[in-house]
Amino acid sequence: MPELPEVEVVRRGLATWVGGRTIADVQVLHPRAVRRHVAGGEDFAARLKGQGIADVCRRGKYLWLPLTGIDTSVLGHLGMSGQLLVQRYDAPDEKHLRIRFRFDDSLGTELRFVDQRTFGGLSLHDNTPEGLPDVIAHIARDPLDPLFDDAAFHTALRARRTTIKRALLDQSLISGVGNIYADEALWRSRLHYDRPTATLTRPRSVELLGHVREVMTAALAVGGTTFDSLYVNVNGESGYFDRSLDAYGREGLPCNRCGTAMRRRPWMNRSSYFCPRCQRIPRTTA
DNA sequence: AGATCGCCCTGCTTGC
DNA sequence: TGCAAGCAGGGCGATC
Repeated sequence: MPELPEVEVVRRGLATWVGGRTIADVQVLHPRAVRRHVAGGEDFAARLKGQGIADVCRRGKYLWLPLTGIDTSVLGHLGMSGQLLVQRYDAPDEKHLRIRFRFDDSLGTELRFVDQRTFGGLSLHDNTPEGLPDVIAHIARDPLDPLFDDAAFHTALRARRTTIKRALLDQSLISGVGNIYADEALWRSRLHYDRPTATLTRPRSVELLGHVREVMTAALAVGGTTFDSLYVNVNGESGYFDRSLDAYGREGLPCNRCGTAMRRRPWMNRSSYFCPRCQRIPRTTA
């Protein structure tokens, strides 16, 4: 379940291993992996042939590869189970290999998009004047972006009639936060997931943003979070931040702060993990 | 127009 | 043992 830190690990790997290379050939092995490319897999492959990869960029959980010479990017999202792997040509195909890129050089490696559940995918889009693929213009800056506006985020939170975890997962407000890091940041902030955003004071918003940044930075430093082998970096290696989680997946285990048994609650067809003592829902709402 | 909900998808785990 | 249900859940389009 890649969130911002995991996607950033992938971005760095791609920058090292495919940045600057020229695409020789693309094979689309599953149509759903390019469903966001409306013109289809054949068009996707044909348009990429001969194009150079100028850079590897990220906003939130989205990755994109600006191409050299044209104002177009390859956009990627890993979804729930997507991987972008750099493998040797002769490595056997993965069971869920969806797209293969071969390059016009003699490095002997290719780029593979592997995705079991096919929630992720790749597509080609024109860039906005800001250099962003046009279809993700609505995605907010992420909390590790130097241009993220903390004051504007607080103002937007106060204006919304919603609850804090919904807001954290709203990619048009703040991007890159998924279920795991939302629960971790809320635990660190001693905030209940159903707290109305309108009740947050500016210091509380600032503190929450600080905890979002801290937990993501800590995860990034150890290569991200992994529970199974679904998320890996471009070399197929897993991160190990799961050893450091305080909330996510800890139902019934003692809170790392007060010792109370952690709880799990069904929430929006997902789960929320929290400490019933440290993270109490406010008695009064706005 | 902001907020909410259902759907997409596969494999592992759980329960009868 | 075998099968079905549950669970993992990001993003987007439809709906109110």
